[in-house]
Amino acid sequence: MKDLTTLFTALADPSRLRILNLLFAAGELCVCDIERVLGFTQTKVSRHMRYLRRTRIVRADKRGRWVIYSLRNPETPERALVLAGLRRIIEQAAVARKDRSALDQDIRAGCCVGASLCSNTGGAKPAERKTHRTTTRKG
Amino acid sequence: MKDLTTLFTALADPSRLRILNLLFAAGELCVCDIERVLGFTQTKVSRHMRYLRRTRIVRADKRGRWVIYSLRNPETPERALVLAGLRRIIEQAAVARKDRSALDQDIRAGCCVGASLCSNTGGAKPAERKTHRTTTRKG
DNA sequence: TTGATACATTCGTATATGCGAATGTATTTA
DNA sequence: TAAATACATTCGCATATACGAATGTATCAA
Repeated sequence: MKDLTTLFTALADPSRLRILNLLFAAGELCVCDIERVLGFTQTKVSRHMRYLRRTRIVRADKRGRWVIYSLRNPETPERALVLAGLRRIIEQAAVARKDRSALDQDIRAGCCVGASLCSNTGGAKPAERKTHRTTTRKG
Repeated sequence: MKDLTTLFTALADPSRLRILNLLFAAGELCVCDIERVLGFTQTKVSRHMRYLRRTRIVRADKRGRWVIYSLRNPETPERALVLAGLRRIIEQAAVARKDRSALDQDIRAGCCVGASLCSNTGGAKPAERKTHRTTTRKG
């Protein structure tokens, strides 16, 4: 029961839903990718990722100086049902559509993690991520 | 998006989940049924029912001096997925099991709405609901 | 018409949650 | 070693939410 309310609390925030939308689309992303695409501060992204991690919706993998977040497989078929429904609902939301095209442009411009997912570019490959473009922080 | 966070906020509270669990089991219940079975105050039940009504998860029908709450059909297949997942998860929770047996006992004892659902009794029928046993209020 | 019942709403308060600002930690580059 | 980068955490504040107590509004019985 506690586990269930924790899950729904995690899904009851627009910022976290927008982050999940990006992860549904890209599979995996680092914090600074999410910062740029959504225009969030680093603190804000980090806090929400901790929440999603705690709920075991996402996994965090440290690679060098980046932390790559990706979706975890749902632990039960029931949770899979809920997340599948969520995914289909969120795909239709206007903000979510906009965020996905922003993500697409960011990937083509050569972002951190998304770059490896971008098909039509001869640009940055994973190995070259060390020459990483500067993020535009707010604070 | 706003609609989605409203839905998940509605599901992110243990009291509302326990109420939904009863409605999954009984189909329809009045406020005082829920009060008795869960040991909630009338104010608490009423407030949570408003939330669930606002989210269009439940419907309220006024019958005489009772208000009968029942589950609505989900508006979209996507929402149906989410609620189906929720239902299966909550069915497994320990508290939810206990609440359902308490509901069962209450139905056999002749509660308001549940009485009409109780098969093994010659007791109160819907038409006789006016002779309604006193609720044990807290306040 | 008076009182009881069933439910809704308002009010003040306690707690939870989200936020930016500031700071801390690990990693990489120069 | 010093500076920069990527991310996490802490802190104080603003807002949201849940709660009981009190009150309001129908409905029905006597």
